[in-house]
Amino acid sequence: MNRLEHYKTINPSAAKELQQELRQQIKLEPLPEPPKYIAGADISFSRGSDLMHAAIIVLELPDLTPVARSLASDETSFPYIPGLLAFREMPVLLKAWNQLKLKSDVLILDGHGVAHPRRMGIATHFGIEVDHPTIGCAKNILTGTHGDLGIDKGDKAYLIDDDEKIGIALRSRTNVNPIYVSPGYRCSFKDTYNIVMGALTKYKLPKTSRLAHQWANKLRRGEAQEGYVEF
DNA sequence: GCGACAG
DNA sequence: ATCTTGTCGC
Repeated sequence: MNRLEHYKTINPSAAKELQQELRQQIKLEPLPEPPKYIAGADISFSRGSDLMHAAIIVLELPDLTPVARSLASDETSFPYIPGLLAFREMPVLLKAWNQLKLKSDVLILDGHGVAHPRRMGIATHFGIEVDHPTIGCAKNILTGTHGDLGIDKGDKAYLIDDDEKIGIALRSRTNVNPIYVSPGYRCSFKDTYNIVMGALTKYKLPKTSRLAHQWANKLRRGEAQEGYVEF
C-alpha cells in the first residue's frame, strides 16, 4: 500500500502518531532565491458530500499574473477533525499537484503550517510529502496566542504556543481581522511574511487563496473541468 | 469534567 | 468548509 492509500485508511490515533514521526523532518530555512512563481491551493465540497474538489493556481511575481491552474476531484474517506485536516484533504491536493506542470517556487495552502499542536499542519505535511517549499495561511487559530497588533495592513504579532514562535497574526488589510500565516516546509518566518505580503491586493486574503477558492468552487459547480491549463 | 478546536 | 440576504460600518 502506498502512502496515499495509507492516508485513506488510517485511523485518527495512528494519524497522530504519524504526525509525531514526520515532525522530525520539518525544515524551516530561507528560500534559495527570491520566488518568481507562487501558487495557491484550496478545497471545495458540498455539505454532506465526500467528493472533494481541489484547485492550485500559479501566479507570476511581482504582478501576480495568473499563469496556470490545476483542477482535480477525488473522494475522501477521512472526517474533519481539528488537527488532522491533512488526512482529509491531502489526497485530492496531491492529485492536483501531480498534474501541475509549472511547479511554483512556493505553495500557499489554506490552513496552518507549523502553527499546529504537533507542528504538522497541512502545509507542513504537504511540503514534506512533495519536498517543496510551502506556507500555511489560515483564517482562524488552531493553537497558540498572540498579543495586540496594529490596525494597519502589514502589522503583525507572533503566534506563540508553549513559549515557541509558531506563526504570525497578520493584518492583511487595514481595519480587518488578521489572518494567521506560518511556515510550512523549507521556508523561513521572514519569507513567509514577505511572500504573503507580496500576494495581498485589496482584499483580506492573498490573491493565491482567493483565486484557488474561486476555481475550486467552479469545479464543484461544474463550471470548470478537471485538468491542467496554462493561461 | 469543561471548553477549544485549521477546513 | 457549506447553507444564504440583507445590512451595518469604514
